[in-house]
Amino acid sequence: MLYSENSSHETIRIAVVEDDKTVREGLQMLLNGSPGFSCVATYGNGEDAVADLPAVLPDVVLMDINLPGISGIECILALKEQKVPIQFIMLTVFEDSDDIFHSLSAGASGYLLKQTPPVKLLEAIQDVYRGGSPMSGEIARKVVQSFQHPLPDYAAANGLTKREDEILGYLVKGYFYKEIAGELFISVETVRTHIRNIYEKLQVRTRSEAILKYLNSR
Amino acid sequence: MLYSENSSHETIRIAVVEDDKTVREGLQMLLNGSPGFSCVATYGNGEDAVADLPAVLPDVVLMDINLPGISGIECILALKEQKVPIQFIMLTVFEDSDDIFHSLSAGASGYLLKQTPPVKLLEAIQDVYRGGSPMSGEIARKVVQSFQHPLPDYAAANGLTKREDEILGYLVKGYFYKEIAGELFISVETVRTHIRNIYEKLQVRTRSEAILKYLNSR
DNA sequence: GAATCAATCCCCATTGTGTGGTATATTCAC
DNA sequence: GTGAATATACCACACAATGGGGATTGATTC
Repeated sequence: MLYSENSSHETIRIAVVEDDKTVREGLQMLLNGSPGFSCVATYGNGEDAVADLPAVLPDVVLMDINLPGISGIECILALKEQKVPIQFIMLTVFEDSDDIFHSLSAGASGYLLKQTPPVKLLEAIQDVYRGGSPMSGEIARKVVQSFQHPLPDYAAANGLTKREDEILGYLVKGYFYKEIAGELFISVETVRTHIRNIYEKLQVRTRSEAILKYLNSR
Repeated sequence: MLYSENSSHETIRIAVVEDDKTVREGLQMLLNGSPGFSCVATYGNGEDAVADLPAVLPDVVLMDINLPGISGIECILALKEQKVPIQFIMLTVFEDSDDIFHSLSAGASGYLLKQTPPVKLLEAIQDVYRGGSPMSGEIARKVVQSFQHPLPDYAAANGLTKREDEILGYLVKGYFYKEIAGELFISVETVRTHIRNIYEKLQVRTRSEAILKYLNSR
């Protein structure tokens, strides 16, 4: 992994999609003024970008999320749909969780706040160009946290007792009543009673619903 | 967001868990030789770390994954279990996808390769200390890609026909055979036949197994 | 000590599910 | 056109799952 060297051999071709004229032109100047970077196109809205980018085919696109008309996210979806081989870095003022995850799901490779210093921005572009995924620190933490199941204590949240929670575990794994009874050394009847109470508390009527409800909560 | 300034006011207390003595002592020297950083403990295995860290309570732990005895990941799980307020940065030679996701799920905040240059390592520690989540470029990309549902075409992957895939959809949502039949304007018997074939192809014997298999594949 | 709750067990009845076998019409490929 | 795959449909059996009722024990709370 190499840092801070792009220098001579290759110039990264970049396009900017940003509705604020000042910001857009500021980025353009920054890029064209930095060796190894070239701003090959700028767009003030998503529609123009979607129409034009497949022909321009830059290496990296700096994409604002909040655009008049279609959003930056929809913009990416439209271009990915056409399998245009472009990398996207989202540039936005807010670190809204939904925006972050929607952007990444849509296919963005990086996610930075607009307040990112110019040097870091250039580094990020190189990073993406080389196959990385630059993110502001807080953004990265949100992304990482999405892997850390908060484990909201499903049992407590639904008023399940320990035994019920235990049985729910087996239920979700697909065990037959018989098998659960065998595992816990209790009668099938007892298992049935517990499950009845579980369903009552979870407001479901079948095992399938219970499984879905359980899995969707984590 | 601030960069490259930790200087005087606060010293970050760090512990190192690493079985290779050379690497361990190298890190210790690096940390103690850098202003703003202090290596308060080192461990050659996970067991010692788990036993001792709750008392030492460093701000950040640099954790190797491959340790003799319990792994670095299990180590984190054990400490998180006790709700010890420590941030973890994984340090490893391999960028194995499973390791990455298991580490992050376990509660690691950062993930770096051992080949990361010292300066970047120190930056990463500061980043974690401030609430960020530093990752090597390739690692970040893997994490980001995990949001980009490849949608491996479940039907094709298992040799399901269009109709079977359609029915599997309802099955997984918890619809009764009756309801599926109603939705598709076919008889319940036909639904049953399809489901029999689906189970055969998916190598499952119950609806629960089918749901789990289906959900786990995306 | 009465009330409450968790955990245990039982009966009855109905519906849902899984598996066995079989069959027909259509379509698509060779 | 023969054969394979697909979608459709039926019968029958056995077991699993769900819903209604009720009951006992032990621990905890008030």
